[in-house]
Amino acid sequence: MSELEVRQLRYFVAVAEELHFGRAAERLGMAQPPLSRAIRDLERHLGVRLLERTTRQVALTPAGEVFLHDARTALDAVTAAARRARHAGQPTPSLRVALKADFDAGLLPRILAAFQREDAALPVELLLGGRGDQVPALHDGRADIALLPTPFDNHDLDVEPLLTEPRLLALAADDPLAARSSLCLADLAGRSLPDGTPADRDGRPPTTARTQNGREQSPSPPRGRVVEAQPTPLDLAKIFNLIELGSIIMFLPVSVASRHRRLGIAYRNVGDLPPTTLVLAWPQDSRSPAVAAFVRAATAVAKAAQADAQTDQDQTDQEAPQRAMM
Amino acid sequence: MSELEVRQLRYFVAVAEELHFGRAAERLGMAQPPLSRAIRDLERHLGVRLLERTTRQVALTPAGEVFLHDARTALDAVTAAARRARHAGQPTPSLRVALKADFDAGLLPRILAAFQREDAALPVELLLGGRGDQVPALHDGRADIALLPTPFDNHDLDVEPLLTEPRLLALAADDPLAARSSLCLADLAGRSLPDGTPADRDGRPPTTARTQNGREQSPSPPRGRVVEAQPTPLDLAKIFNLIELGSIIMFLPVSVASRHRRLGIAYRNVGDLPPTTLVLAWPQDSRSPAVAAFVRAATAVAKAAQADAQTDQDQTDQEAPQRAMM
DNA sequence: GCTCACTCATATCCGCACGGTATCAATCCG
DNA sequence: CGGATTGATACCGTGCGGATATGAGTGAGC
Repeated sequence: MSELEVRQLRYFVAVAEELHFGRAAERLGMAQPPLSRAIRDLERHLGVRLLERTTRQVALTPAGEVFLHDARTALDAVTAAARRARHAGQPTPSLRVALKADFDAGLLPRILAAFQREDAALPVELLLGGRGDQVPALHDGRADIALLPTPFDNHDLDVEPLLTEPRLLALAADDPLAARSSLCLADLAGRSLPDGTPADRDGRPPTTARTQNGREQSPSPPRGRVVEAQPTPLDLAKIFNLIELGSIIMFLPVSVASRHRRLGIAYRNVGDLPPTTLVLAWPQDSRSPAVAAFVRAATAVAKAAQADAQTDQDQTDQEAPQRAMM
Repeated sequence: MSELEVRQLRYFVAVAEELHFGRAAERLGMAQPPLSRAIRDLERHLGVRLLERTTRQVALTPAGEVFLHDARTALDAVTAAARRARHAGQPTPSLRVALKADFDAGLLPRILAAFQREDAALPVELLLGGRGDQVPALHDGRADIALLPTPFDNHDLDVEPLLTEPRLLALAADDPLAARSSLCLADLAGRSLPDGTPADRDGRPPTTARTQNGREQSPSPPRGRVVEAQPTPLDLAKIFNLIELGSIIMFLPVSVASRHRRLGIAYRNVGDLPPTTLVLAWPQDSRSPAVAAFVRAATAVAKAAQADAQTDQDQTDQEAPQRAMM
């Protein structure tokens, strides 16, 4: 029983995703026959049939399904090993923080400042990726820690909640729904969110094949060196354009909404829309003191911010107890 | 940037563990020169120095340390993928449950029975491994779910507590400590546990290189097909012999202790010894309905058992409120 | 129903990368 | 200073991965 090789995993994943030997071979930059042979050898090696194939159709067997899943995580693990080693070998290692621009509840500057006061502080590198890219970035070693809102797929991650805040519905000001006095999720059936999921099914998008898109610029960085990660296919500016046009709607944490007030867009309360929690997430096996220091700094800042918000809220309540939301 | 290969990871891990190219090459079943070259190529590929070597000494760089860790988990991930695929391809797949013999708080028969009544039930295969082998078995795909007592290293695992029970100190009946009216952890300084750790530092043993020992038989299986996993270097029988001889002491959950009352061994309460919790653990990314069914069955059984124990305890308290422990 | 197009499998060849042997170079020890 | 130990270098052969050419089975169209 020699040993499985990474190349075989890559080949299998390609075929399993394409369900077509020719296209998979093309994607892998090789010819089709050696790919067929490689898959055959892999199956022989495992003693298990992974793909059911006729000359016209390729399908995954049950064993193939589980192997696809495990092969993906194994591939992630080896690329993560490579990336983290490369990063750790840098003369001045940095802490790479993945987040989606603006989705920091305004805490980021304070967190970064508090972190820099920690003993284990390092230069911070911000990876501004699209929503849903933070978790893969942690898994494949591009990032050391991530700041992101629930819900998300937290497999294999340690998590520390920072603060919970309600979300608002962002929609075109002239949308009929904007005139309603109260809304609930059921009213949004048929509307679509920026990622294409229907609005009445608020969760993470189905995990399809990971796409890799082109480059794109991103709004102003709060601080630190900024690197474009897997760039957002739709950045917030474009999303707001689409919202204004009425073609999509979106749920936004109040902290994000309050930064993007503009004509043509209305924010509305949705009764049964669950709140979101901004959390820190990092690989469970992280032994990095810098990550620990960042978590310490961030939780301290969040705690303070939450206390401030509470007193603010109290004051607001006193001044205008029943003021309607926007 | 071609791609890291499993072979390179195996090589590096061997060298990093041996800190000696010759021995590592021997362990890998190859000559030393190609190993040296492979490591050099790996470092060149990563652009990072992993090992600091003179002609007389080999040491890990900081980057090497992190890469060693990640390489191990990556290797685990690929062997897990292979094993799980092989297992999923079996004509009659089974649910492989890892546990240490006797450390089931007596729940196992009932859990297995309840599980068999579940819709998603499968034949159960018990892997009776040594303490500390359950977690690796989950990670490398030998087991689908594990039953084990806290504390343990729960990296990358989902966990469901079943029941918490106090632990007793097992020691030789003629041990001076056995005559003491009360004990605390500090009294045990200098004593050693079966795994070699000092008794006053109750945690998991340091993760050294994984050893693979010889075969060995194991006590009567409760049910289902039984397979010897990584066999216990010291099974409970031998451990009790050593305890009787006074050379070691051990902490045992009351459920285990009550099954192994024998002359020559005394059980004593230790005031500040934290209790242990029997938990189920399984890979976080498991999508197996059988695992879910097992968790359901086990939690139900544990809940019932805890309720029973509570009423028993109440009765016992009524009958003999101040009865001394053993 | 025959044919064509499509797609996966087989056959054969080739180049290279991995591993082996021989040897060198550097460091530690007596 | 010499022998022993240990990692690095040089060189060579072979096995494996990849390419090209071709076969075979299947669904679609006329």
